[in-house]
Amino acid sequence: MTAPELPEALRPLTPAGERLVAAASELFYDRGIHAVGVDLIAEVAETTKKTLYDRFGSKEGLVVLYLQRRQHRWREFVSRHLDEMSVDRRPPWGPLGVLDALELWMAEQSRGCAFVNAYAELGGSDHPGVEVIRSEKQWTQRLYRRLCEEDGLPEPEQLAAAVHLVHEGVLVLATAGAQPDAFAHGRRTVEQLLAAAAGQDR
Amino acid sequence: MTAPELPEALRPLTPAGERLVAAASELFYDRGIHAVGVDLIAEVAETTKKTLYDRFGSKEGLVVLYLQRRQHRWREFVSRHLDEMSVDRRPPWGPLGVLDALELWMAEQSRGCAFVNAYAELGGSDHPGVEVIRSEKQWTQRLYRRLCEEDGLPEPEQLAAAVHLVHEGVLVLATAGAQPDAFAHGRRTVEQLLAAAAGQDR
DNA sequence: ATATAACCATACCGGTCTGTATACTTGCAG
DNA sequence: CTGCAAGTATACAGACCGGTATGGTTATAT
Repeated sequence: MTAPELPEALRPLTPAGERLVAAASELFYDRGIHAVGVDLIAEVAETTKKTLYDRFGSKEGLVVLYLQRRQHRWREFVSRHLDEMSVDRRPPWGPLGVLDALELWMAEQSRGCAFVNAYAELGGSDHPGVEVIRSEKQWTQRLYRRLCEEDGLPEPEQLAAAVHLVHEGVLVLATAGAQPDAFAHGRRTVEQLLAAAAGQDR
Repeated sequence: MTAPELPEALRPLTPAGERLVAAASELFYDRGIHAVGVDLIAEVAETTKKTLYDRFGSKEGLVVLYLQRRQHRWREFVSRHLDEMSVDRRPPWGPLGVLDALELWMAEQSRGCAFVNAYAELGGSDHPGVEVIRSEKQWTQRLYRRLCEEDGLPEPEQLAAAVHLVHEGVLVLATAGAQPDAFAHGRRTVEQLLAAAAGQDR
């Protein structure tokens, strides 16, 4: 359901098109979607509104592409992080690797989860971006389930759901809650959940 | 820090003023802050923009009042719920009562956490509403800590942080993630965390 | 050679945004 | 009686919104 739509979103764009998505991505993430106008996007991208509408048809189309590309970047980031960790400094359980990746990912981004933020603005409408947001959360939860299964943990479905709840909570409290120790609390909590699950299996 | 600002926010307003905050609260929550204009607010409140600016000075002032009043409503709601539960059908631990209250609270509100949503729109600016958002998260965390202490659970600070992470995760995944079973997963997870903490103490 | 894609520059459209100005009505308290 | 707070109605200002129109330039590919 979610897979076939990403390749289309990742097709190479023209140079000006790439500058536009880059500018829009940064502006949307930092200031919000409704707060950023197409005139500003074109100006920051050093091109014109004409080119923006030639490439993307509407602001809505640009928003969808922003979300799709960000989703792809997150998937690549966490996948690469998990692969690199498989050699050295591997945490005792796979799901912890995702949480470590999340902390690294958020170190450069101070506005929290782009999908949660986008949902705050689009959730009450029928904007096509809502579907992308929903699929991002599904993907992350499936990733946790896969990692729980690979570690041979019991009830991987339930465990993945629990870990994912903590994951999202960390994002919220580290940003909107202004609690920088949310990552430490989250890791500790997930360690405890995983240890309890692994222990109960013995 | 957070306490002295609420009484000011709860001072009684003129009839037209009350209609304005009521209309603004519903519109801001359902559609987002930037997406709702002052003209619409005045129209829904069956008054005029003139009255809006006479009462609140600016849209920003109305936004702050919206957040402060919603914070107060949430505090009242959860406090009353905890009190009512103290007689019958009390869950095994206090923190679970907050989670139950959250589920009831969210049953009528489909747009998730108003403070997380507001932060998505205001977080990148110096809007005075950001302070209210931050204080709401602090209050909820302190509530969890108090309840953990009252139940005599070990390491109440750490435990409250963990439960609060799950709490916020539930809100996110039940709305942006479109996972209606997030409440069930969250309750299960919190039960597990509390049981583990209580058990380790023996 | 010529068609086409990509791009730039600029002006414009109708509508909406926050906020202000003007002028009038109502009810109440000194 | 008078002053004042509260409210209504309406018009306006200046900026910005998403989106379109016109016209010209450059590079490349057939």
